[in-house]
Amino acid sequence: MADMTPATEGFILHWGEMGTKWGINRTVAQIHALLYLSPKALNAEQIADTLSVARSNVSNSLRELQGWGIVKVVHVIGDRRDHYESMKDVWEMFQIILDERKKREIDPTLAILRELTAKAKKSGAKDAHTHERLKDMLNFFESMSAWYAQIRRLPQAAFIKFIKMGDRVRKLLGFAGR
Amino acid sequence: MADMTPATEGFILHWGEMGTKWGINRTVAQIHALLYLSPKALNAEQIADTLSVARSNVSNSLRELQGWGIVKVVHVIGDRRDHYESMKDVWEMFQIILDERKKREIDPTLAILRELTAKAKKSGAKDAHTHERLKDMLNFFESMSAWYAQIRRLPQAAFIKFIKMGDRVRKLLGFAGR
DNA sequence: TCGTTCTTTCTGTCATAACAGAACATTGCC
DNA sequence: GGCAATGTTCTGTTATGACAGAAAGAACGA
Repeated sequence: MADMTPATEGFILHWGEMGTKWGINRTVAQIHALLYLSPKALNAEQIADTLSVARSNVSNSLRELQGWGIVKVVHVIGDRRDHYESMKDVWEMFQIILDERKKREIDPTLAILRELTAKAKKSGAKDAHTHERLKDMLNFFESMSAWYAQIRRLPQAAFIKFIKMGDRVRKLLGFAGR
Repeated sequence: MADMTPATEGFILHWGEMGTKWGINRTVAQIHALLYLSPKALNAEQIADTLSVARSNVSNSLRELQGWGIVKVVHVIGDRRDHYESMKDVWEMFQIILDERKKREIDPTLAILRELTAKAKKSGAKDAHTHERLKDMLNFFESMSAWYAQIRRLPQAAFIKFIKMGDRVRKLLGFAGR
């Protein structure tokens, strides 16, 4: 890794590790980290050089990041090459990641849980316990999903304010839950 | 996979896939799914037979699940063998999983972000932009972490009620955020 | 249109982690 | 203590996905 301050390098390495623990390719996460920290858009070659990975690896990883919607191509006048930059707003970025993971993983899970719960119900006594368990699981996912849809619709400022309210959240909920 | 209804088998397979997407070993997730659905505690051999995996694989996976705190050993009278059962309360289960992932992954990230943010600040102008970005990221993680600590302290019933409030959440927040 | 630059896709290699089977260790009974 | 049953650890194999490098494909300028 050439040309990086210790802070930059440290973040890129840790972000890469974090990625692997959450099912995201290390290089993908590292590129994202690099672009997030970079004050200006970078081209693929710069990325490959900085992280010491193959050009092809960068190409595929960038496609992945674009698929997530957190990195986009920009153009620099007088330069044919594609340049890439990451979204900088952290709150928006994580909202997008959550949206995407919900769409890719939670929604299909919901669909399958509905299907299997119905199936277990139909098959009667021998699946009675299974049905019960699946129903609980389905109920959980549906509740969480609906809740997320609610807070997701809040304007970002309101959401941030809500998160940052701190202790008042509990009082509020103590009141509202009654 | 012997001796399973389609609903059971479907859930186990899907849960295994879900696991891999979230950085959890497929077999570990499958065993968890099996135990979650099972009306009674199972011994290691039953698990190995049902899922067609090696006994050693089951042993290691069970250790992992016990490490997460969502599976525990129980004993059946007149039977020397260890039997295993999963926690059945879905809400509690996910709370535990979130706690654990926070402890293992988010807290270390926070520590590193603090360290790197400080380092970037000290190194002055050449890291000014990096410092800015790291500070944003740190701020996000700290806010989320504090928020989680708040809702985490709620009694479970209140939490569930809150999640299930549905549309009222937004009105509440509209009011509270002002 | 040809050559240059840049990007993507394809193919084979490599690293990692999952896994099976065997060896080993422990437990409890006779 | 010895033996059967159970559980864990170790070792080598296998499967998977990450990756490099080469080849192919576009885009563009001359």
